[in-house]
Amino acid sequence: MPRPKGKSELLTTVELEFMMVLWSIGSGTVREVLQGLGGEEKRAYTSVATVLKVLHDKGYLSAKKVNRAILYRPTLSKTEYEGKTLKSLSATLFNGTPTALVARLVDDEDLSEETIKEIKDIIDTRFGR
Amino acid sequence: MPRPKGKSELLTTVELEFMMVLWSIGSGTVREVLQGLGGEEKRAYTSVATVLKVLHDKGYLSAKKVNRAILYRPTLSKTEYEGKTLKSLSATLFNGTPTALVARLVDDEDLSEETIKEIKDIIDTRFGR
DNA sequence: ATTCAAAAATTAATAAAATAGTAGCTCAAA
DNA sequence: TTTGAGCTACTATTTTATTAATTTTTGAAT
Repeated sequence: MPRPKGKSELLTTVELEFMMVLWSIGSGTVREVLQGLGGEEKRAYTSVATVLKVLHDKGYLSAKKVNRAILYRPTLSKTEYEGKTLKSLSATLFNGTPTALVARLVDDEDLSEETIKEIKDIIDTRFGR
Repeated sequence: MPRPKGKSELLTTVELEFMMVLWSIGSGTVREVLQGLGGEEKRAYTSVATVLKVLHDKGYLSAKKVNRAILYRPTLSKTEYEGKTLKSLSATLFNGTPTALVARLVDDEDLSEETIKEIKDIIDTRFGR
């Protein structure tokens, strides 16, 4: 398929999975990321190496040689990526209006009283009342 | 076109694009959806037919024969899909906590005063104050 | 009944995402 | 200085997504 170039360039499922590990450990080599993936999926070492290389090519990771290995480090924080994702989602599904997104969120999840209060507090704290 | 395997997660980019049309027009045949896509992409008739068939196989569309054509209709409302998407996003990126999602949203988008008020109102309306 | 156009069904081609095998480099230890 | 463990680079394969051509079916008009 023609790759969606010029678009927001979000991560694929597997890329995101790997980035989660790196966001968690700060930086890591292929082996360390492989370790961090938690025995479930049992990928081959080279599979991990390939994806990390792709992420580096895409600019999501910086690469620094440490001894023989390459140490990868995110160039984008998880927080920044979260924002990027939300903006993209807002644009595609919610007509670019965060309001609609919030409305949907509080409707669908069955939120506890605590959660509701937390959300209220966030809004109030950010923008005063 | 390889049919998707059992686990029907979220919609792909193109599938979503097509569903948007159907959510907009309520229901439609292949030709009507093709029309609704707005001259931009200029897909072939059969491309549209294939994707709609896939969406039907995935259960996102019901199909009813009308004259010679098949009339497709969403089995899931856009609203419901929005909720599904948010839940998925919340799970993968925000550790399942809507709070974190809202926090990120109000931080990243630069919201107008109006928008902020709207969001506040939504929270207050839904859960009293 | 025959023809024909419009539609569905089938099949195929192309592309991207995901996984991993193979080759070859490099450095430390024997 | 040879060896081999550990690594990257390169290549290959498989699966999924996207697009579309080809074939078959259908039903209405002639």
